[in-house]
Amino acid sequence: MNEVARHAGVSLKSVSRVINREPHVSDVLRTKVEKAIAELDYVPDLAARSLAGARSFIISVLFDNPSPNYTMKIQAGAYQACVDNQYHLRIDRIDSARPDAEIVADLAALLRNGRCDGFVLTPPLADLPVVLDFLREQGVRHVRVAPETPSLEAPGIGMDDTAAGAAVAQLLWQAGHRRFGVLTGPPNHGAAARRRLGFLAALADLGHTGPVVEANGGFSFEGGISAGADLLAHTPRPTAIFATNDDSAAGALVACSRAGLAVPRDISICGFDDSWVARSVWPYLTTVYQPIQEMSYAAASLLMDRDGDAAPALRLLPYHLVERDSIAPPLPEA
Amino acid sequence: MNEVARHAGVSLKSVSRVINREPHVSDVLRTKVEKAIAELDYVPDLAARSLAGARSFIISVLFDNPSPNYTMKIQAGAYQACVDNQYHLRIDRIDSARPDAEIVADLAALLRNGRCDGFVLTPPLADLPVVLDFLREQGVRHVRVAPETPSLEAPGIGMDDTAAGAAVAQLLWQAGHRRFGVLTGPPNHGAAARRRLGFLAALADLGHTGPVVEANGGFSFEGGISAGADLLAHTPRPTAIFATNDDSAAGALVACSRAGLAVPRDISICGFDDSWVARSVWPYLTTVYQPIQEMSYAAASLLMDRDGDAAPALRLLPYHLVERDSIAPPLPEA
DNA sequence: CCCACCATTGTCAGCGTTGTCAATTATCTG
DNA sequence: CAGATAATTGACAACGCTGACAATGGTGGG
Repeated sequence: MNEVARHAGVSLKSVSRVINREPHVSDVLRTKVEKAIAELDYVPDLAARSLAGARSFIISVLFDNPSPNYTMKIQAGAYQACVDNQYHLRIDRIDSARPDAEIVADLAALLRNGRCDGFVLTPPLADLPVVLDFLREQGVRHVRVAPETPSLEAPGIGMDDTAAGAAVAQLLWQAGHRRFGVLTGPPNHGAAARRRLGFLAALADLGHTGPVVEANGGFSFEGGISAGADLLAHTPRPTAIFATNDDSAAGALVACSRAGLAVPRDISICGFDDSWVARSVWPYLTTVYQPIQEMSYAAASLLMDRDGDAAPALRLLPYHLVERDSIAPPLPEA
Repeated sequence: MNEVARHAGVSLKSVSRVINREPHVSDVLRTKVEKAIAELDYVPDLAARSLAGARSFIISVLFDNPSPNYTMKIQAGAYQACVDNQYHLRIDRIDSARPDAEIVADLAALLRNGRCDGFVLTPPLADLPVVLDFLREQGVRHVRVAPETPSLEAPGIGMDDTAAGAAVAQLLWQAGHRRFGVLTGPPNHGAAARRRLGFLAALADLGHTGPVVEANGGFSFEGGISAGADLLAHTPRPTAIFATNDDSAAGALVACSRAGLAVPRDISICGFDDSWVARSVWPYLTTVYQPIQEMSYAAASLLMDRDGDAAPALRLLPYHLVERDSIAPPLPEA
């Protein structure tokens, strides 16, 4: 930086101002400095910046998600945001299943151990009161990804699960289906509940009056197998099943295959997530694309936005249907 | 640190010495300082340490692996090692498919952008001469995970794919199988080749003389489906298939199901990796557990080991068979 | 008993930035 | 046009730690 200052014929502080895009810098000065920076191929030193200043240029993704796919997408999004903002990404793991006191202790350790400018909170961490309260008390910025409920404390980035559930209902309805089954998720999983509710409400709007059979697939492959079998046992059998995540949809596929039912000829299945498994099963699952990576990107960007103390709103990102091979019109009634 | 020094009645430097476990520190002094550190709950500042000293207390996992499962395991292992050593983990991505010049440019950018004490290199990055050469030139420490070939330059942590392939052969042989199929991997994937070779060699040792049919599953689900179908088309049909990774094994499962073959009754399938998909298909795949997380842990630990300039050897970690539901004795000949 | 030598501890000057505050100059206001 | 306010720039002291080197005290050989 010394060299840059000398090269440009300005003071150290001026270089610093240009680097940090501070106000009250004349265009002439900025241009001179930028030229010098470019010519000398100068890159500011992270450690020094962090030592001298208030920022650390590091943000952390705090995760505790059993699903590698989900976590990787989260990371990829946050990473891209960091690259775009000249930040660095740290990864930290907190076990959300442990007692509150331990979680707080872990969090405190993380905080002291290496400062970072903020946390991207992923589910289920994004909804743990302990975590939220602690971070707020400590004055650490944080953004919640796919939170269960909006909060007045921290901004959140999510998607409209209700509308997505409705979209699935419409897709199935338009394909001609009239008898439905739903594979629900874990009882405390808000997004799963919203997907189901949106699906059910849209069906009602569409004029559907018959019953909808439901079974708890627990968001897992095994759960999908057994709950899927339960669904198939109903008479009359549903012609379309909405699984509220891809794993349980894959399980349902197995249940169908065991029952001698061909998908999508005999029965249609729709997943949710557009995860890796959606393309690791046959037929490929029609599912809903969750903009996980985009959510994480947006969340991380919010963290790095210097004057981004906007209202802690919940921003919704667009989802879309991914139509693949697991949905077809129902067989005409025999 | 000032407070610690005052509290313990010693100099700043002495505290520093204790923290860094430098030699020439008397027990009395060490005890005093450690007591003060504990009482004051002192944690050294990362930025300052990195600014003043030569180390940054950050290591980076360099990855470019399409598989989220693999990458997550790598990260988990490296993360644990960092926690154990009071280090921090950074994640960096390099696209190995790009031209060499660009890769070097990216690497250089990473290096300048934020110093780190070393890289954990994952496949296929661990085998790219560009990467290896550049890192060596720059004098940056690095450890290779699951390298194709040992190197005299950098240490490596891997597993014995050949022996693992042989173990699969033994398992299948002992179950009574005598007609085999192999789903090979990408041509340039050394581990895939070693697994196949180990399998074939063990079969020969076991006294197997018949032909072994092979098809390239390309390590992918789709590849497994089509190559699996090729294998099934042979007469006489193999009674057991060794897929050199789980994804292609899952594909083979689909091929069998389409051919009306029940696994494991009509045909046995063995995967490799013990990845997520091994338990996202039915039946659950019998497969080989790769100690990915352990390899990554070991690699990261090597990086942080201050005086660990031991010989750049290739250390092999133990694998083991995971017997699940996709292997059974063959049907008696009709 | 003296001195070279080693183990131990301390002093001090940075490391490369940013924050604070002061100095200078341009722009307004009435 | 004077005084006031705002914009622009610079000087300099931290930030919290480690590296180089000096100082101290003890040990063993001659």
